[in-house]
Amino acid sequence: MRSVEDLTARARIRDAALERFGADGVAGTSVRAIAAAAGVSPALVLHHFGSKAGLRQACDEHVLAAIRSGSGGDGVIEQGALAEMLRAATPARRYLGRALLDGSEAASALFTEIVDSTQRWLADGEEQGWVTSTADARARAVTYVSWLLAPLVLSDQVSRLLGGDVVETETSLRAARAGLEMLTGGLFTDDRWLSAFTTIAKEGQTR
Amino acid sequence: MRSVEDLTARARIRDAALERFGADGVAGTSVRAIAAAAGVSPALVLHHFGSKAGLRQACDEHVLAAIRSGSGGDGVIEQGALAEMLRAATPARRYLGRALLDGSEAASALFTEIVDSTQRWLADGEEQGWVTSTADARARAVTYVSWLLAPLVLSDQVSRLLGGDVVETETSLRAARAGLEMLTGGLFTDDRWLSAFTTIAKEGQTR
DNA sequence: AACGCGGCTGAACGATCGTTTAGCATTCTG
DNA sequence: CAGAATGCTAAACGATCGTTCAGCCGCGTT
Repeated sequence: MRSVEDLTARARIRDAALERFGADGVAGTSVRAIAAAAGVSPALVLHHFGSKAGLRQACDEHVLAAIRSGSGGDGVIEQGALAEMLRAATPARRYLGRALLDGSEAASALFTEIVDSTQRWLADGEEQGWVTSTADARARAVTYVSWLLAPLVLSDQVSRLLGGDVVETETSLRAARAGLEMLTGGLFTDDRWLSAFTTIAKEGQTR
Repeated sequence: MRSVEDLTARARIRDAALERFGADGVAGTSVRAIAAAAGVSPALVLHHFGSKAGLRQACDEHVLAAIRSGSGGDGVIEQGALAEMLRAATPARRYLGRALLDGSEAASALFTEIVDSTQRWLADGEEQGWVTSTADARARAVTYVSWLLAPLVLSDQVSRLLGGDVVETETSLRAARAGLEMLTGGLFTDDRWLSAFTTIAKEGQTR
């Protein structure tokens, strides 16, 4: 009785909220604007979700469920998530980006989940030899996930410089390919920057 | 008469606005809250900056000027910007992240500027042999800058998983080092993911 | 001493915010 | 067919928003 009729006004309100929240932020979006976008009265929004915070929470859970459904149940969210996120609807992208920046509870849980899954995935690769070794596996996993999510959070900037008007998958594919190239072959041919960084870091440590 | 006395109430208001805007977003921050944080009356805020939008613009210009001053005038903002941003004050980080996500005019100009500078920098490296070659230089520059900015925008999430409570430079250094390792030696030892991606991209093209 | 002027404030304006309440239709239940 | 329940709305509530306005205070000038 709940998931079957998902084309109702309640779902329309949620979708409209997702788009408006993503575009203008939660604080910058009024309940009246969401109601107008969904074609209902402002009172109905509160009737279905209790409050604006309740609506926001419903959006969180909806986006998370959509992303999690991309992975096969328990384990590797990684590979499926990559493709799923790149393919995800634009409103959900911006909403997710804003949620990650705001540090909402649900978004933080998702971030942790992705990092943990990625760290296991990289550890497996390290054992099997198709991933280089590192001294700080946690930092690598966190940084890798940050990089994975970066074009998603900064999608407006990326698509503006890369695709012109199009916010379509083709632009995302260009960025993803460029990223994979850097991860596969490396970007720098020698360790001049890495050693330079090590020097700077040591200086900062003594200071 | 303007830059000398930069410890005045006007500067305090701007700094308070930077912090509040970064923490709660522009729409989520009231002029009264900024005034209270700066220890002045709400009317003074409008007296100095004309309107809330004027205050926001002043924050944009201030952050941009602070970042641009990190580079040596014209050319390579890149190398200086990396160190400068990692060392930048936390309030400015979050403000910049939000501005990039909101796609504000000033932040978009900065992003373009960094990408252009980075692309030239990578092209030089490619000529001199310390950067690998690529078929899509623009996409690589955009992706590289996105990666550079990612821990900055997602600093809350990164520091939460990496440093615990500390949002200090040490955490940023761990992430930066992990990133440099991946860029120097590569992450994957073979091209299994790159070739897999190429296959997927072709499938998507025909579909 | 009188004056002008910029930094600054308290009080108030209209608008808009999230939320509540009362009530209208429609449908299901007995 | 009476009646409870559901989906939904119009109208209004108090609070808070950005902004305006009249005027106070301190200081340099004439």
